[in-house]
Amino acid sequence: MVTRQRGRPRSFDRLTALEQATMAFWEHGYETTSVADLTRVMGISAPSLYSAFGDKRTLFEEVVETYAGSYGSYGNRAFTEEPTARAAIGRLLRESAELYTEPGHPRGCLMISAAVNCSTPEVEEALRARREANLTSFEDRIRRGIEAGELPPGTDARALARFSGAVLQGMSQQARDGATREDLAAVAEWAMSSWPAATPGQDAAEAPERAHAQAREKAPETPAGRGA
Amino acid sequence: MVTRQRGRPRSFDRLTALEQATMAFWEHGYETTSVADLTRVMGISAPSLYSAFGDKRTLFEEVVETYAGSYGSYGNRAFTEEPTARAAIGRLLRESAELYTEPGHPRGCLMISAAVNCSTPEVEEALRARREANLTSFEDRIRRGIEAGELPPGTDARALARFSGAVLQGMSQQARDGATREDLAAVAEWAMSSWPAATPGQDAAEAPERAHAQAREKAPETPAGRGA
DNA sequence: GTCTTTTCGTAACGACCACTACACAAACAG
DNA sequence: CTGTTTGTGTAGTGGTCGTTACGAAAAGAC
Repeated sequence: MVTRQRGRPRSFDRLTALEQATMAFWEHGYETTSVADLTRVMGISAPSLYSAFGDKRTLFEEVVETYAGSYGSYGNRAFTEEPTARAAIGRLLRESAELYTEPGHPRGCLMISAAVNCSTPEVEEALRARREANLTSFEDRIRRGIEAGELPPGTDARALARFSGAVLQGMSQQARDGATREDLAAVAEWAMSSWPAATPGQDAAEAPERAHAQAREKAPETPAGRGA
Repeated sequence: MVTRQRGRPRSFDRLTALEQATMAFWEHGYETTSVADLTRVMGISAPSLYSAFGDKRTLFEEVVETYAGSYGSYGNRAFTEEPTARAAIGRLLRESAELYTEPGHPRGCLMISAAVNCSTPEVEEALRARREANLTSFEDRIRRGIEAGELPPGTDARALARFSGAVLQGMSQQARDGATREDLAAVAEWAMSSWPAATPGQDAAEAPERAHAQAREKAPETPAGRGA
């Protein structure tokens, strides 16, 4: 049943406009993207923007939410689909190297770079909280890996999670600084090479040897389609 | 011979004001720190600021320059004083963990975080160029280390430099996100643990084993006779 | 058709931005 | 003292910020 609206219909596609706002925020950050910039790239006037999305901050929050569910969803996918902590974080880093340099959208990660310098503390804190949550999920995954015997019992889950998060954030800024996809892939491999050796029998496909020279081909891990 | 100036003497100390401006830019970034913020923390009026430092952008450039020569000088010190590439970058990362969390000034690194979101491309590019130069000096140091036999011949200097730079930048943002000194020290150790094993005879004290659990004490590296 | 509802574009709002004109104050030169 | 030079505080400049009042336009309801 198609229930049409009562008044004048909207002259633009809301999701398309949201995607265009995402690109602008992704490229220039929250503070640096003005409402005038937004109305230009979205192709609509300021009153239309405010009536469809609330104010600038609310629009940004919606952008972050949809970003997390589309561009940022590969992380959760890696965590649910990969059998081990090492495979999950390894895949996350390798796929980040691709996403961060993928043509068709700005470089790096919106949640990492869009509110670094921000005079609205709530916005800065919101992204910080998301990063913190990601770090906690890293740590939980690693801890479960230790309990499952994938990783040595003495492994410091908090430190390894923090290390992985730092590498991820470093990769994002490196991408924005001009690093190539191969550069980032090599960074990911180097980071993974410092993980404790896998317990024999677990995690067999993942490198027991180190890969110091070049970025390897994508490891033949579980077949996982990687979308948007 | 004290040559006094001709006109009315300045009522504030220029270096002190510069340091206060440094703190403001360090904490909030270039764009987010307004001239009104600056005049407030520097304790002077806008015309005094403009007459003493030029415009906001020129002041920021002077801030970055003096920052690089004071807070940022430990990097060059590590590179000139340490005998090996591994020791130099290891010391850089370990000292960064301290500086980034040191009380008395903002967290993280000004050159990494102060112009991430910036609507003045020249400012953003200026810091990017400094980061790029640091990366190049990493790479040169590592390449010389390979030539000197400290590191395996097949080592990818560019990739290892990029990895080190990414970890450094990740540590800076982690510091701003609330990581403790111990957290960052562990990140540094983890990063160093992925370096290729030292060639026997060179760099003997540096971990041939890995240090997965906790941040180690600063390693007592060999004073091996190898001039920087 | 008229009424109601919703969106549209124009054109503004006050607040803040980086920056400066101007007159006064404080030093030295003579 | 007078004249010159330089810094200071007040009070502004034009411009952009995020946001909105307002009336015309476009749809369904009747």
